[in-house]
Amino acid sequence: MSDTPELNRTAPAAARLPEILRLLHAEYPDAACALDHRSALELLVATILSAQCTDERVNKVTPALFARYPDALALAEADRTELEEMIHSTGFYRNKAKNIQEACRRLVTVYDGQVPANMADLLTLPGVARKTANVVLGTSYRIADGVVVDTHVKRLSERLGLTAQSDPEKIERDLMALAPQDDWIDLSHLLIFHGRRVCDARKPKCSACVIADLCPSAPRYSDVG
DNA sequence: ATCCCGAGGG
DNA sequence: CCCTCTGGAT
Repeated sequence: MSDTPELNRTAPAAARLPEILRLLHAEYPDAACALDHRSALELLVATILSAQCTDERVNKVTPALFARYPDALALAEADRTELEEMIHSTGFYRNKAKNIQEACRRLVTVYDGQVPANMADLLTLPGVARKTANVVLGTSYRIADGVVVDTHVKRLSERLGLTAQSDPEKIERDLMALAPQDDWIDLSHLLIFHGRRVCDARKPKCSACVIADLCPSAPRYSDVG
């Protein structure tokens, strides 16, 4: 598009972001939450399980989990050991089982068994911080209170020069300042899809990346040869 | 900063 | 073997 790719990749983030989003949206028109769920509660549980674990693996355990424990009360009253066994393969299973159960107990006692649709109340649930709350708010309630900053969004934001921060909450503030609120939910899904398929942690496929020209971390053609 | 934790890829 | 995967609490 431009005659001077160097200018693009060194341009301010605010100037590059709209084009980055446009290109990624064309590349991943169906980018969306990849955690299987049928309700806000199922998404909340799936998101807690997704910590340091692929969504694919979470999707392997949740069908049986949700069949066995169909609502917050069932999870609140579940046998802890049985719950741990059902989610064992997702890792961190003691912490995750405890958080899921304690969160569900609070949902039952304080929120009438419903998942609250606002950030402040979600953050009172054990095991729920801004990342998880943003996933539930954005996907289940269509509320863009912030930007989901997971391991992919963090890595890509750093590589793309969208932030100079390393703390996820500071990265989130930078992204919220860079993108219009209507793009906040989509932004995370696009970066996550791109992070999984192209810009992976180990060996990013820069030669196959549609936004390489806009990325300060991508090798230049003169370097590649 | 450290701990929790399993599974898959390189 | 080492690194990574839609983190959060201490």
